[in-house]
Amino acid sequence: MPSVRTRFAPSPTGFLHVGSARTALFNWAFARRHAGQLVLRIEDTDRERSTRESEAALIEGLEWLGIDWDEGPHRQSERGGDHAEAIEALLSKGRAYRCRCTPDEIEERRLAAIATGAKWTYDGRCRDLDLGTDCGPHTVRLRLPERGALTWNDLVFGESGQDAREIGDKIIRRSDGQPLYNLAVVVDDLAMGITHVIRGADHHANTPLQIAIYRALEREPPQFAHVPLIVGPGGKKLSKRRDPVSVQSYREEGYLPEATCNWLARLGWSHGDQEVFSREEIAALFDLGSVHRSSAQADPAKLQWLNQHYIKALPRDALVAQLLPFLEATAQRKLKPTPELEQLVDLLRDRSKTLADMARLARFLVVDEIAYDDRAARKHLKRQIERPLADLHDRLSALEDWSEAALESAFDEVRARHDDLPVGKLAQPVRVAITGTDVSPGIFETLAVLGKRRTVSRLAEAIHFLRHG
RNA sequence: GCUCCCAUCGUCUAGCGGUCUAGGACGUGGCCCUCUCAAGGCCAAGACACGGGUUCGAGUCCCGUUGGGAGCGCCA
Repeated sequence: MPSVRTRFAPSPTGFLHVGSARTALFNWAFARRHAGQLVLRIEDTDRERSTRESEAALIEGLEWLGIDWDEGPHRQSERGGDHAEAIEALLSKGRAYRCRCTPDEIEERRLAAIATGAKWTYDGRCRDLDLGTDCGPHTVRLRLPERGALTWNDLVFGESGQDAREIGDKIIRRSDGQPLYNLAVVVDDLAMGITHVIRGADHHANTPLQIAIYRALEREPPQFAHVPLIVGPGGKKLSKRRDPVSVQSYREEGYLPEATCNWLARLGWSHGDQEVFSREEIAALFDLGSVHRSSAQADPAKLQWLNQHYIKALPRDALVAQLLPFLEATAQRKLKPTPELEQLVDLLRDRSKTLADMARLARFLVVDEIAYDDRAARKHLKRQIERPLADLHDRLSALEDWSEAALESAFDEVRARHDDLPVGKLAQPVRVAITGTDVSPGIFETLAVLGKRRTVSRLAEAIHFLRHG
């Protein structure tokens, strides 16, 4: 068995959360870095909330990010036998005991304890009753030592731990016979030979109990590394309503997986001053020692910058392929790559933070009818431009050579005939006429891409618009 | 409330007792370029939360305060 086995163990109760995605990325990178393996385990023991749909979404998210795993997906729900066996073993060795206290009784005693100022841990009422299977509805609790440090050396947080007495005897099996999370993870991590548990810092406080379970099972705990949480604006917890929390939402907004990975990797981890990391570099350079201990705020602006960086670097074919779905959505029809589209995409790289941006800017090329943006039309399609525009229309209709250079000289001629009209004064109205907006790549490049037929007809439409509104 | 954790520019971070008049990146502002928008180039503003120690010397070590976070489930 390889010396390193990590695991990613999400619960399938929604989409792939950015925090989970980063945990997955770190597990993946750590495994790859050490020539180890990554195991995928779906923690679906909460039957109420787990669905196959979200399991599929989880997997789709991982695949999109380019995070591959070596084993699984295992499902925790299919491992009930192991869990039950472990609990029986603990019971028979006296490391666990049956407890028939009901939730109501416990709540009552808890409140009473807190009222006197004491702090509450389970009071051990059933601890030494030696209850058998015939004791009626009951849970099973782990018998913790009276005291004793439950410590570990966290690969991110350093020496960590808590005393057993702070925790109290915790339930490891529900009265319906189902094992609890903390028991199940330990049994599964053991069964799967996990050597390094890399997970969100929200589990840091669970770890002492898990250490206690490992000891009760008389097994060595793995190494633990807790990675800080990703938080939203103002350092507040990410909110589903306010913040984009799923990687799917980033995908839908037109972020590239490379950019998303890079962004996630730099949230809580760094490698000197380096900002740009390919997936391969992440896998080659990732180390837990450089993971920060404080939580990180997700900064969308930095993701945008990274995304544009990767858009600029992506080979043309790949970029067109990635763009197509976004373009089809905005054009409302099926599309195929064309030489014109490929040219335009190259012109748009420097102007797009996301694929959605790029689709918006490329729309004029793939739709038959453009609509004028109100503000742009009011500003640039004014009465006094009618004559120069009409002149340009006629000049371009007669143009044989539809090259950027030829277009530029045509513009120059027309401008000269109209009191040396400045380039911008002509370019902006033309831009609105052919794209509907006052934003596009250079005007000659744009016209060259659009082609003669459509340029001429859109100019005619603009002139009509100027004359008749 | 209790337990635990964290704390460098607005944000992500470098820093692992002297090399720090604290470095980089994003973002922001200005200038250049310019037919629009970008991209690009140049420049700038911007941080060691606070208070005590330890030390010849502290962003770096210790303690407290403040501020944030996590956990305290028959959820995962």
